[in-house]
Amino acid sequence: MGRWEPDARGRLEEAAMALYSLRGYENTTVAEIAERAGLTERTFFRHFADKREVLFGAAGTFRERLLAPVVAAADEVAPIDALAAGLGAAAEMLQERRDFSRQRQAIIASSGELQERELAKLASLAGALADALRARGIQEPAASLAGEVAIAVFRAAFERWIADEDDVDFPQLISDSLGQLKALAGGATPRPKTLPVSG
Amino acid sequence: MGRWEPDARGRLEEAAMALYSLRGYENTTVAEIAERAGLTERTFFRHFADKREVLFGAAGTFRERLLAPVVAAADEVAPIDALAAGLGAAAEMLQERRDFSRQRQAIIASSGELQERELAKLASLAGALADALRARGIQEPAASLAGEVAIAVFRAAFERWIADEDDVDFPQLISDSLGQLKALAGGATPRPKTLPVSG
DNA sequence: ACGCCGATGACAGTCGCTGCCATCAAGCCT
DNA sequence: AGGCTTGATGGCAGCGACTGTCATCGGCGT
Repeated sequence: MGRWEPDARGRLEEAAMALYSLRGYENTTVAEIAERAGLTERTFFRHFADKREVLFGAAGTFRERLLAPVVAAADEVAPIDALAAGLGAAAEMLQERRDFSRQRQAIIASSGELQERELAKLASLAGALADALRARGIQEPAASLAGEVAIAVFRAAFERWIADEDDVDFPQLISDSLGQLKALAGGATPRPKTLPVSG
Repeated sequence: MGRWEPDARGRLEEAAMALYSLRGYENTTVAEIAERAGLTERTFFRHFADKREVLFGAAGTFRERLLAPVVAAADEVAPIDALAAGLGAAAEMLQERRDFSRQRQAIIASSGELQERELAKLASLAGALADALRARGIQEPAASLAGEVAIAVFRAAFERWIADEDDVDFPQLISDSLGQLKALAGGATPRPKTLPVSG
């Protein structure tokens, strides 16, 4: 595998997390990350497309956990319940690494570039959820809308989970957010094409 | 104002749109944009924070149009109807510049960097909507969730509007998307804490 | 022992982006 | 008219992210 020590990729991820936390993302150069990992800058870019991507190594596993329940759900299960199952599974996965998730989120929150990348990753997940729903017979644009709404539900629950002092149950927060979604969408009046909004 | 010709900012925006369309975003350098606008690279970065931002000059106006109806809505109006009014106003604004919107969206769709920036802009709008809802008494995390759901509704309608051959009514598409949202969230069963997803 | 191959190092180069200072144009004051 | 101030611009040097290219090293099979 590697020329000397094994798991070059993992060492780069660890070095990046440590340096981003210590000096901040923008004050850390790729060369410094590589040096800390015992590698060169050029090798960093062979393992990660750019300076941001090193924080998203677990995105693949997360995606699988999120999608599996949606794909596996029986046909009779309502779309929102299939999505809820996926969100719950994803939440359980993160709950096993709460400290890691918090540190990672603190880093991302400190940099606009990283927030943009995270939004892109979440949008990609929304698209994958939409694909899974289409496979279940849901048409566009309902499938895409549902995928994005599911991600919005996840984000709302995730923020509470990260912010909460106590070790609250993440899947339960997902369930709460879903309840709020239903309150929002369900308690409304039929919509005229143009609403009287002022005067 | 300017040293020679007026509206340096506008000239840079036009030059960027033209070059991004002609050779693609990644094959266009900032120096080329500046040269086409009769300016220098250094001046480009005085008007725009980075190479992406030059495509988002109208974001401020769009934000105002989106937010105004939400802020101005009477207290009795349900949150989702206030959001619907804002989305409708924003849609009307874009409908007046359909060709421009299409060209701009084609550019954004061609570059991952630009898609990330657009997602960040949309997320910022979702946050602003959440702020407006909080001013109306909606608590967190319902306000943030509602803001993001509203943006998801907008995106679903926007994609249809851009893709459609005919000149369909954008505000009507917004209304359709809202209907799909209600179908998604309203037609669900109560949620058990753990769902049977497999086996 | 030899050769193959994937991973790494080394180097040069482009481009996005910033700091610093000089320069120019226009308005204002005397 | 002449000089001063102010805001926008040009020019230049430099850093850091990222890429292409080639040499090199280590492990592996034969």
